[in-house]
Amino acid sequence: MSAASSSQTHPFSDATGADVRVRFCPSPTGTPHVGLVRTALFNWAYARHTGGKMVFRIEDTDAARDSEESFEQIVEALTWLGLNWDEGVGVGGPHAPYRQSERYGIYREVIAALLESGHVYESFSNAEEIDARNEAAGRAKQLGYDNFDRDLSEEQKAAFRAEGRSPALRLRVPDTDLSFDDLVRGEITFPAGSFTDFVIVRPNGHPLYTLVNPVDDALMGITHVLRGEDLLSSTPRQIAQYHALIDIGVTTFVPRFGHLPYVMGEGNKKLSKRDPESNLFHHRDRGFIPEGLVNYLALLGWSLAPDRDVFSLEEMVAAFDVVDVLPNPARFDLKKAESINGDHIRLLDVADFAARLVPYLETAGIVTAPLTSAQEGVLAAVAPLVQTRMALLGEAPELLAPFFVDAAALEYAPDALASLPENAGLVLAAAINGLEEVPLSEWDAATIQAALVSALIEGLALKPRVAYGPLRVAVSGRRVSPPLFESMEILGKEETIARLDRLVNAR
RNA sequence: GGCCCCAUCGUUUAGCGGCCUAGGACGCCGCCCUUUCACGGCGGUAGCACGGGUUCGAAUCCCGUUGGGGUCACCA
Repeated sequence: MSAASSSQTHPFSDATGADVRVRFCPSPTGTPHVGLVRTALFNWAYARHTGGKMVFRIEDTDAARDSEESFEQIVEALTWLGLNWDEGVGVGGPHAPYRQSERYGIYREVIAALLESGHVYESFSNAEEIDARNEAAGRAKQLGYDNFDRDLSEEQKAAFRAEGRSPALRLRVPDTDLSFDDLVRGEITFPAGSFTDFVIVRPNGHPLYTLVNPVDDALMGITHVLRGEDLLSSTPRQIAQYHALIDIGVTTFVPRFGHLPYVMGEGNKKLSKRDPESNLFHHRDRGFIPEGLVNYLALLGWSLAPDRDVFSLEEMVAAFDVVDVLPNPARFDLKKAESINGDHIRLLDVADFAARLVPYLETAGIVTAPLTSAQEGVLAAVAPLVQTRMALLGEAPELLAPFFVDAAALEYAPDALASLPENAGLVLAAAINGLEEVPLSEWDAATIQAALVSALIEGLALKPRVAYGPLRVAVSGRRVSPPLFESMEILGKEETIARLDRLVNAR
């Protein structure tokens, strides 16, 4: 077969700069996984860095597993993180349609040409027969298909058909070593015989991933395939497929490949879809902001500079190159992710920060759907006090709840109550007396502090930590809260004293 | 089992032959700031898997060992 022997001569893409074309082509099964999103991010960053194009394609050729809901979630995830695309689903482009379920007509033509040119042949072997042959020959079952049907005669095929069997279609792979220069790993060679002829079309005519993925990459002019390491071992077969496609004129080059490292979970296993930490939306629900999460995801196999972990998407784009991606697996470290998220939260403009808190407060039932103007006011006042106290926006309800209820409805945390000393009643009473004397017109943090210092620290000769502890519990119901005097200022004189009163009476 | 990939502090990452008695970050532990908790600041803890080479010189290059991971579907 001339097709097989000519396989070493086809060129790999040498596209650079604006000629770069990358793609993100998820299969819409399940909820978006952080590893999947990291792959999208690296593709996106490479396209933006080079000035090339990002293509977004949907590989929905498995009707049994694909869902529209999953597709919508993927789009939502990319949109939330700010990863846009130049061609593809939703935006269209010269290679539309971009959903493979709408491209079966195209595949049919390619399949016909592949069959016609002899790159593909009919295979009647089923799994049981392949196993049986391997066993009979003393070969390990894992060796898989033995290229048995390569040279079936017309009579043999007719005999199979007479039995009522339909053939799958297999690609004839070259009997030579196959090498490629991986963008993140360097030269990789698969010895001849380590990959066998593989099925590209089912007996019922349905094309499989092994065909449609390279066909669409070829048709869409993809120059750089950046994907997960789990696809590394299928690369030689994919390259073989490319050689066939070049031979029948579908394209003229083989793309460059770059295999991104795994994202690991706890232990030494791949972060599984079952693991909640793998779910992108789980992190959003907990209060990751896109800036923080995308920053952390970028660190999974890549780094901006020796001494900087916190950066923006723009900075990443300016610096990103796939060849700098590390080949070794990265672990998804929640602690570090949260720390980086906290850094980004602190970087937010206060008003922006306050606005982002709202959905979390609403979900927790702390504020009403459209904020009342009173709630707006309280939120604006409290936001600056809590911005340095959070790594996750999901911490907001706990921290802010005390500001959105009145004295009677305030709930005390058990550990806060337990922390109250014997003389708490005395301290609270003295505080009330001191605060009563602060005129309403001078009710601000500084004046409140002065009054309390006078009443407690000087008046009762108490240490600050024992003096203010009970007040904190009375005002917030917690042992930990935003700064005490500022909290009192925001609550107002009447409410503050009502809270102190309530705790005195509660004892 | 065949084939492929990977190997620097607990984790992640800098390092691409001499600048390394190995740097940053997260975590952890102290101290400072401070009304609590944070934030911030300062300091500390801890690592080149092992064995051979190559070289004047190796974390950096080569080989092997060990360990880990992946893949061997008519899924993607």
